[in-house]
Amino acid sequence: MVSTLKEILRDYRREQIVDVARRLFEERRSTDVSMDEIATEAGVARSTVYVYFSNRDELILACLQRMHALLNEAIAVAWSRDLDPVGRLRTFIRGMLERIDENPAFFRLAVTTARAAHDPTSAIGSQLALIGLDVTALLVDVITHGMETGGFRPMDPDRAANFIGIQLYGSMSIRADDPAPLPLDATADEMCDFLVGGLATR
Amino acid sequence: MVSTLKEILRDYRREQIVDVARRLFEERRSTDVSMDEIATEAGVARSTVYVYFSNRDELILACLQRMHALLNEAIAVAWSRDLDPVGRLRTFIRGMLERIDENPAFFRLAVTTARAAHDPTSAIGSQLALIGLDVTALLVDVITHGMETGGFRPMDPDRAANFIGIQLYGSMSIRADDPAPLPLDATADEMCDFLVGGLATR
DNA sequence: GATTAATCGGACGCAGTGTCCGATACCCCA
DNA sequence: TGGGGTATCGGACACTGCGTCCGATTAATC
Repeated sequence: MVSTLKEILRDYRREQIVDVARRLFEERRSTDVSMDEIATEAGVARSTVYVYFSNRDELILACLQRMHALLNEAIAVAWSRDLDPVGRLRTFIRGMLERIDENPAFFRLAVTTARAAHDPTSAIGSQLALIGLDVTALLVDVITHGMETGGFRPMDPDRAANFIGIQLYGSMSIRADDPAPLPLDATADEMCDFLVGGLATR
Repeated sequence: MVSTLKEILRDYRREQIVDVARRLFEERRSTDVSMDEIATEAGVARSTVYVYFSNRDELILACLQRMHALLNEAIAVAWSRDLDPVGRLRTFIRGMLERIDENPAFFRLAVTTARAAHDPTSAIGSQLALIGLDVTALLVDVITHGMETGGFRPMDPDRAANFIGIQLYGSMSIRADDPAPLPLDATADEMCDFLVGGLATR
């Protein structure tokens, strides 16, 4: 299986470059990490990078896919331990925020790139849409569960998930740009509080 | 007052270019509107643009300031006609979304640029912060009023305003990228509903 | 030791930004 | 009517980054 061995080698190389790229994106506050720098930092020639990634977008896509995998992992770990719907929601929110705190600059890059290359045929756009779908699906699960157990009022779970997803998106966008964000737990608690309790007198 | 006349002329020219830039940013889905294009479309030489704006960021800043003015205007018009706190909140949210619908591409540009030039000394960052402050101040007013009249439960108005601001930010970001957004009123109603009512059983 | 594949490194074209400067057209005033 | 000041033009320039290409070099394999 020569071809398989070659593929493994190829994947390994790709991973190597993606790791460096992720690190650089993390260190640097702005998107101006050039392909030159990534190559140099990875210890390869710039032209070699283009052997493994046809262009900058594809490299960013690979970084995104890696983040997606890590995100799923992190959330799966903390999933369904707490059976209280509000607790589940809080755990979920906290998990998302935590991931941002781990690598805010990369998240900024993802959002920026997504915005720049919004083309629906763009692979980056699709990848981000996939992540969004994952998040929404999990939220729908939490909400449906909450409605069944009576903690949440009757509503369209999809719309509610959309609403929460937007709050998460906004919060993450802002947090990723915040040099000194509020503590993780306090933020998650507060958000959960407002989401569940609403503004109105109870 | 020769100098004043000169300044008026200068302002007029600047406005002329800003108008063209705003229009181009509106028409084009991505940020790739070059200084060349803006100049050509405005019927001036590229070098002339640089007479009135020292660089691209300053031009974008001028566009932002114009948007800020329009935003204030639009919101002031619809302000305090409706005395019901929930109605005020809804009016406010609707006003913000409406402005996005009028010029989604420009909002995308603003966010993208803000992200790229996040430098705190950056004039663009400061301008966006100013807009954010305006929004927050108005929200604090709505919330405080709601708490006084008993419609809203007791809470920290600043934190609540922050929460709503994040929801708005997320919603506007996504809406600005959405080629076929949901109707304005339905979106505003739904957001208001979730914000006020919360998820929990009442 | 020869073949093959991966890598290097540098040159190239392209596009965009921002700078600079000489040429030109225009307006106002003498 | 002519001259001086000013705005504008337009194009050349340097610089940066992306993506392509290709010959040279290294290294692994048979």
